[in-house]
Amino acid sequence: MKFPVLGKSPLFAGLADSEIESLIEGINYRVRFFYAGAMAALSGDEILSVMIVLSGSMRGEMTDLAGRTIKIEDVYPPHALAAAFIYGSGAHYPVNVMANTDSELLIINKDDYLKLMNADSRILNNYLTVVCTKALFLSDRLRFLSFHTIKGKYAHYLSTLPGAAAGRVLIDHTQQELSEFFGVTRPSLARAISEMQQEGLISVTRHEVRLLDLKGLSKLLEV
Amino acid sequence: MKFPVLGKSPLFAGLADSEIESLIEGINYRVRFFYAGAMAALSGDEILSVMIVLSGSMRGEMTDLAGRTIKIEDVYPPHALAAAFIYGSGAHYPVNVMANTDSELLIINKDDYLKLMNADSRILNNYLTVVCTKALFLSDRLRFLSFHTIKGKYAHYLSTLPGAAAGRVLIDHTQQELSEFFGVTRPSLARAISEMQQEGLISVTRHEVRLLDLKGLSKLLEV
DNA sequence: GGTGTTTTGTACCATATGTTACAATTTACG
DNA sequence: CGTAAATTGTAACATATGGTACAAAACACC
Repeated sequence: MKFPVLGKSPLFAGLADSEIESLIEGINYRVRFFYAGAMAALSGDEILSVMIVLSGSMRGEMTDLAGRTIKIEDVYPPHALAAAFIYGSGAHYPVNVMANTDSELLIINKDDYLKLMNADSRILNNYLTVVCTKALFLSDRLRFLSFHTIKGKYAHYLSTLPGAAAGRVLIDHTQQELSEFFGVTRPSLARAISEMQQEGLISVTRHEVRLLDLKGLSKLLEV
Repeated sequence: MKFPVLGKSPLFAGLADSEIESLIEGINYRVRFFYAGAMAALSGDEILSVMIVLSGSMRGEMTDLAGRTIKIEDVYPPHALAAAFIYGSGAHYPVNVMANTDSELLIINKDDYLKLMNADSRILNNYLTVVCTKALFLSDRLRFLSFHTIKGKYAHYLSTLPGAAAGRVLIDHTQQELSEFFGVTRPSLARAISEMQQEGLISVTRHEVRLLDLKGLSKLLEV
């Protein structure tokens, strides 16, 4: 097996190493090496290929108006860069892609990857799963941020947990983790929770939250 | 042609009506009629099929803790319901789906739609385009909302317009439209713009904004 | 059980934004 | 040009959240 890491890639899930190898060998591909700091793609470049990180790690970063860079995310093996965007209409890289450390990328032309999907329905299924799951994740996150207030976010969060309908949910995250997930500061979240208790909406014990006033909680979800 | 509206669907772009018809006739499908107010799917239901709105219109709505409903979006012909989520891992409807008016849905089983994609690469391409474009849109929106301050959002918005690098961009949206896009109130946006002028960051004329201090603007994009 | 560490509660003040209202300006259209 | 409508600028105040700091409580580990 030339690229053992691919066996763990969600894009090749369910395929034996030998199958992956023969599929890959049937199409055009190339492996490129990037020294730490080298750019693999520039923001705005057209996306022409699937790029899978084989070793090292890549970083997506934006350049702002003054030319400074802001890191967006890291991509580690065996994941692909911008996988969910590749076939978008006029797909362009939304960020600069740069090697964190010395890294290798497996590069497959978009059209060749399409051939792979046509050749093996598992590859097609895998890719569809990856991109749809990403869309679901983004959509969830977006709906979440659409609640303006911390109380609204917390109420919505509680409502997504199992047991919410029964009025009793278990939380196994710290306030610190939740506040980061909500994009707010930890003391502000603590204050919001505290006020919601005083208002009789919930009662919080160690790891359990009881939803006392479902009607009142649902008011927080408006707008 | 049994379903003329499909010719306009992004899922069948590039195919002649006759081709669409013969493809559809080659698989299992059904058309279901929904009276106004009827539910086509419940939030949490597993997504088993592609559902394309042929006539009428459907509404996605959430149910909150107190059982009240919040409208999320409308879907009109010839668009599909939750198209970008269908093949997600453990895909479930994120919302209740209900008919606004008397409506017809073309329902194609997920697996049959997969067969279509395998049978015709244009169908595959179309679907990939739809779902990737959706992911791109969601990702953009999310990045946008990640700027906490109005000034940050406005600076980022300006930076995405053509001409930003040259320091001069044209705006053809009203403050009202922008404020809705940003998720803030109109007076707050006006105040932010006004302050940014006083701070010497930008100068605004009728439809033109000049970026005077790129370094200062980029500071607003931090965090 | 004791002790150091993590987590949570709370307070104070600064700041950003919302809310409401109205005036000023620009645009659309007769 | 003139008038109504739309858009923008601005103000005063209320509120939500951030930032910082520290104490109380819970937890982990010996």
